[in-house]
Amino acid sequence: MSLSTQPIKGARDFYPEDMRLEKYIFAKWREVNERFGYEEYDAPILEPTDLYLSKGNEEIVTEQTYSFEDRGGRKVTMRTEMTPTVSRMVAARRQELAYPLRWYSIPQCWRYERMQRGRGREFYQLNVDLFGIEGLQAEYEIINNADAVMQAFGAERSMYTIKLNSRKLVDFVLKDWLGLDATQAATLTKLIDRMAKMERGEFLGKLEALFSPSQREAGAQSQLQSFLEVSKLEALPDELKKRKEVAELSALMSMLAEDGISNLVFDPSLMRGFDYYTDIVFEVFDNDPANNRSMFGGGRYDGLLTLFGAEALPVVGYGMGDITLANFLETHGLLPSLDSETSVYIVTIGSVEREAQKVAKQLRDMGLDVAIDTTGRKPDKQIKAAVKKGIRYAMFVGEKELASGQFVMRDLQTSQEETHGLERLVSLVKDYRSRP
RNA sequence: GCGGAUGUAGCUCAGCUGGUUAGAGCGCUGGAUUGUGGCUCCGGAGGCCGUGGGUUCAAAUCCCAUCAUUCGCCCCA
Repeated sequence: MSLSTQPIKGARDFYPEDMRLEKYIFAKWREVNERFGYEEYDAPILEPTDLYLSKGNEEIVTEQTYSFEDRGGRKVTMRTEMTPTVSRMVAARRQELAYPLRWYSIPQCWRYERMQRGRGREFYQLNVDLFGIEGLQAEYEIINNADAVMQAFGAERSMYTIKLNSRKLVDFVLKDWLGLDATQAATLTKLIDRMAKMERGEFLGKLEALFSPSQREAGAQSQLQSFLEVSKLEALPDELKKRKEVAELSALMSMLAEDGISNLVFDPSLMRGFDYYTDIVFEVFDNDPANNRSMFGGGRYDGLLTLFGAEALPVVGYGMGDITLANFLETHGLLPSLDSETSVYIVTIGSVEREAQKVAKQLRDMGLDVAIDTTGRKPDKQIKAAVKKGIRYAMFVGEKELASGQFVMRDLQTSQEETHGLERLVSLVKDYRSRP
């Protein structure tokens, strides 16, 4: 019985050509965040299991995480998201950090999920957080950042929609406006979250069952529907329109619109699960019918630091997964074709290995990434290997070239050949490399 | 956890209702061509037909089980 060559279920191997895409994605993430003045951090992939147990979500931890006991008897869990970790880190140094904090990270996260399209058990997630700003400027900046990331990958605004909602507004609607108790509100939140996925009749039936007779009599159901059906803030019922949350959403939307972010909509059914979000939430949707779903999102979660005995700190953040992003790029034809990290492949002709190594060294000293073929195969085999590796240039080194100091360099994508001295060739390759 | 689909060469798959030594395309490899890839031609390697059991004179093919892959449901921090 031989060993399986498969990676463990739900996890990916990154062969060099896969890794090139991954590096491309990470590079864009870093580039945009650093342009916004964000600093990168990281932390251990293992956290104490307690960190995820805080909010009574024991089922999630026992059934949907990689958790185990280490040799010292400590219960540990592989991180499933970065938010608890970054909250822990900020809480630990809360007194000495220079606020506001603009932090980002690209952690690998693990969730023990059932497999389906776009969802594995391991993924990388860009995590962006802005700590210490109470007002809308934080939401403005974070959504701008998320939009800029999409733009950096070449996405057009017609390809995705940014949906906005306010948890505070929803809370008010459910508890005060409709008069639901906490249990009803929680159930209804989940129901609304799944609304888009079910038949309208089914949704209405479940809605009906949820209300008490007196609430039904008071017209709670039609009230709720009049809220959920709204797609513009101006269309909200008058009692809601005068709420502060609505004014904030409206102000935020016009600030973002001024920056050209035209693909914003208010969506009262947007819930983002039932987690730590406390105020404005947003979610980015793929507009392509073939892939029409939520890609990523975020929002304000002001309360998390209190878990560590620290005072609450205002935070707005978002997380974006590499797999969903890659799906988006693929759906919209935005995947770049990426060359190898190696620029030049030296094809040796005849027994010139020693001399060719010296040429390679010179090229490397001049700053090129160079691989050399010393297999002694015929040139056509060597060229094929270079093409297969995705290397852009093949440089021929044989007796003739060594004697003259003039080397033939072939562009393997265009089949153009040029013959020059080493320095000239180096600048040719560098010119190509520095193109955007 | 529930339901569907699929497991045959490195990859994509064919192999009808059981019948000799299991096939194709692509890829790999050698040559035509010991100094130049993609085109062409010729050769070669590579398979416990996912695994275990059953039915049968005979199983890649039929039955059962099991494992794996995959899609959907539930869930999704």
